[in-house]
Amino acid sequence: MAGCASPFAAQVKSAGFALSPSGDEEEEALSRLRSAGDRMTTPRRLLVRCLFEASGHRTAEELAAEIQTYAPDVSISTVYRNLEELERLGVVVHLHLGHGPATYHLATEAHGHLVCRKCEIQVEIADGFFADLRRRAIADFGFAIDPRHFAVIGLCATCQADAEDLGDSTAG
Amino acid sequence: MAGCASPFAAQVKSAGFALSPSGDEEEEALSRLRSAGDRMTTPRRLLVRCLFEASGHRTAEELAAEIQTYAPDVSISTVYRNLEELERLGVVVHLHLGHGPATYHLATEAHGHLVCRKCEIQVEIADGFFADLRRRAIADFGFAIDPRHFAVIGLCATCQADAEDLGDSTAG
DNA sequence: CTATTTGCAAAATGTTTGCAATCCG
DNA sequence: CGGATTGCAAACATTTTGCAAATAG
Repeated sequence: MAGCASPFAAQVKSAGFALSPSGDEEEEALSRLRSAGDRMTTPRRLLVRCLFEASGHRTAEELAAEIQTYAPDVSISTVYRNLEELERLGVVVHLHLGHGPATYHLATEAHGHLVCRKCEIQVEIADGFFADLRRRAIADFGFAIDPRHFAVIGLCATCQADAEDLGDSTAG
Repeated sequence: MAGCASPFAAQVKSAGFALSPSGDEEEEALSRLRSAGDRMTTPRRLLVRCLFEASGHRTAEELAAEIQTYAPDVSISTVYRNLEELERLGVVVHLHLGHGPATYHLATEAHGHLVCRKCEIQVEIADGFFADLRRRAIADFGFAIDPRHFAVIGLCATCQADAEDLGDSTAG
């Protein structure tokens, strides 16, 4: 639930809210907000900072918790609203890893996932895994798939073995 | 929202609740319930009947509405509880077609789906579409995928064309 | 008879919205 | 200053749960 906390906590505390962006990509994200006519607010800046500070997928709630380390009053609805805006601008995307809440990450980090329906372990997979599916979807239906938006559910090797131990009549 | 309504409404009205099962598969589903020690109640019978009467995916709410045509007091929580039990017994499976509610259908009718993220049109796809993905998931990770549990999101041909008309910078 | 199942209402979960107060530019 | 943005609380949508009353076997 923490994650990007310590590294830039110090910066915030020592310099008010002069959060120094760490890279070009982060600067570009801020530019995109400005170009879209969006104002540069504290919750907005902190959210962008959190997204770039630690990569990986985090839920809106997790992001809110990180942000609240620095600005305790930032509400989850503001986080949702800003994630929506960043998604509209192409900076972030959201991903459904299973039955729980959506997770958010930088659009540049998008990739596919396998998730075990039993133990919920996640495996990141390369886009090449979907090459055949993509080709067929276009060829047969003109469909341009985005196989990274929903994870592909399944059973990992360990849980398959467990299921066999019990007899697999309930394997569905 | 209706669907399996008229055909067996007549049967129900003319013969109390002597809903005559229409096929072997339906009989087998009822047997499975009995074998599992489950009691044969009216909501249970009606749900099974509805599931077999019309194929296709329906949400719990839609199924409840159909059932309530005959037994108005059946509550949605009973429908959820019985769907859960039928899923445990391998009779039905649930499927997520996008951001809305889950849909339920007979396990024997499971297949993959493409869903357009914009117009939400759905395309049913053959299991062969996933052959390559399945093979790679097993080979590289020992993962047995179930690509029919979550639809694959994308953009249909029409919506791709629309996006190009507008310039596709917001295509994410 | 009694354990299972039900209906209802309430809780839980995840996300969105209405609105007055606040803040950016 | 004036409109964009926020925080809060309440609404929303879907699914789950607690519990007393009903019912199958």
